[in-house]
Amino acid sequence: MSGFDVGARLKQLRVQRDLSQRELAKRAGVTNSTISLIEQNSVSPSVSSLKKILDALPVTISEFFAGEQLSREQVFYRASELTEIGDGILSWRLVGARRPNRRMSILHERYPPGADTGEDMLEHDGEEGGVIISGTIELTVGGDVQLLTAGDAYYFDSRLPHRFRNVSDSECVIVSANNPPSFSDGGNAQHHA
Amino acid sequence: MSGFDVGARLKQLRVQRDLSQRELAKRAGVTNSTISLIEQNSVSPSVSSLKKILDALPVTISEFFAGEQLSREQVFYRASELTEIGDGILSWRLVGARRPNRRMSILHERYPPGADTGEDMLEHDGEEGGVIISGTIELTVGGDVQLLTAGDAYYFDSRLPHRFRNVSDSECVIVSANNPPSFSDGGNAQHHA
DNA sequence: TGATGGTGTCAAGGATCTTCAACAAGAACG
DNA sequence: CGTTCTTGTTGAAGATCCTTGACACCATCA
Repeated sequence: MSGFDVGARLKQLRVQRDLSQRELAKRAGVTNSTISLIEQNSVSPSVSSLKKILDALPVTISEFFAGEQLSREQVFYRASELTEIGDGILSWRLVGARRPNRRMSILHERYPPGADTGEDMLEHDGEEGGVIISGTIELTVGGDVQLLTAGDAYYFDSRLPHRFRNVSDSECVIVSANNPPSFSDGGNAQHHA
Repeated sequence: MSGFDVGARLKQLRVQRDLSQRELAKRAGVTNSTISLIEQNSVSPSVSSLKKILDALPVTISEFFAGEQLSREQVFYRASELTEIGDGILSWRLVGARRPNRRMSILHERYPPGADTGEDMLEHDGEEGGVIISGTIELTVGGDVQLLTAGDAYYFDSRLPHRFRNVSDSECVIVSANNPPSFSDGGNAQHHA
C-alpha cells in the first residue's frame, strides 16, 4: 500500500551511518526491536516513532520520503492544481510541487496588503527572480530597498538577506522562480524563497 | 515531540480542499474518527494510515512534512530595463540578461494572437515552467496538447519537443523560467525557451 | 415545531504498534 | 574448547492506534 519501502529506506540510512539497530535505538529513545520490526516491514511505525528514529540519524521525514515518486510526470497544471503553500495570509501557489528532482520552484504568489516575509531576513542557497504582475511590493536585498510595481522584476543570489513586504493597500501578485527549489515540497510555507 | 503540528497540517490541507472529515475518511479508506483524532493530535498516526489519508488528498508524505526544519550584481529591474528579445511579433522580456553566471532565465512573455514558436518543435536541455497571467495559450509537450488559461501553469523537461501557440484572438501573457538559462544576451531569439 | 442531513467529538473494544526479555549466530580471545 | 561481546530476530505483554457506534451541535426545510 505504501508504494514506498520504509524498512529498506531506514536500513539504508542506518547502515550508511554504520550504526547498529541497538545503537540507533538508544539514540532515538526506542528499543532495538522497534528498529528490527520496522526494517522488516513487520509493522508500519507511528509517525512519532519514526520521527524519533529519524531525528537520531538525523534525517527529516521529508527527506526520508523523498524519492517517493509519481508514476508519470505532470506537465500541465490547472490553476486549482497548484499546490497551495500559503500560511493563511500570504498565498503561494507552487507549480509542480510533487516533482521529485526538479531544478526550479515556480511560484504564483499573492501578497495581501501588509503581507510580510518577516523581519528576520531570509537567507538560503541558490538564486531567485520574478516579475511583478500587479500591485506593489517592497523588496529588500542586502542593504537595498526598492518599491517594485507591475512589469518590474528582480533577480538575486538568495544568500543575500532578503525580505518581501506589501506596504500598499492593495494585493500584489508576483510570479517567481528559484533554483535550486527551496520549496521542494508543499510544506507549510515558512517564507517566500 | 514532533516539532511539527501534524494535526494542524492535515486539517489545513483538508479544509483547503473543502472536504469534511467523513468525506476524506471515505476516500482514504479510514474512519472519520481517525481523521478527527489525528487532527486533534490525540494520536500519532501510523505511517500507513497517514499515507492512505494523504493519497486521498492527494499529497505526498514528503510534501506533508516539508517545512519541518527548517558582488554587486543588479537586483532590481524596472519594467523598462528588461531586455527585449522579441522578434517583432512575439515579445520576450528577459530579467537579468547580462548576468554572467545566473542559473535561470526569467521571462515576461507576450504572445499576440497567432504567435507561434514554430512548427518545428523546440528541444533543448534543461527544464522550464511558467504561469499563465492572462489570455490563452496552446501548449504542446511530447504528444500532449493543452489549452491553458490565466492561473494555469506548466513545467516540463525541455528535452521533450514543445511548442507554444496563441490560437485565440487576444494577447496571452506568461511569466516563465528555465534552467539552465537558454537565453544569454539580447541575441536574436530563435525560440521560446 | 419536528424531521432530516450535515458537521466534529468521544468512549469502548478490537487491531496494531512497541517494549521486555529471551534467543541464536557470529567474531574475538585465551 | 568455553567465555564474552556483538549482532539481528522473535514471542508475549503492555501501550497506542483505529474502528464501531454512539452523541451533541448546527443547519435546512416542511
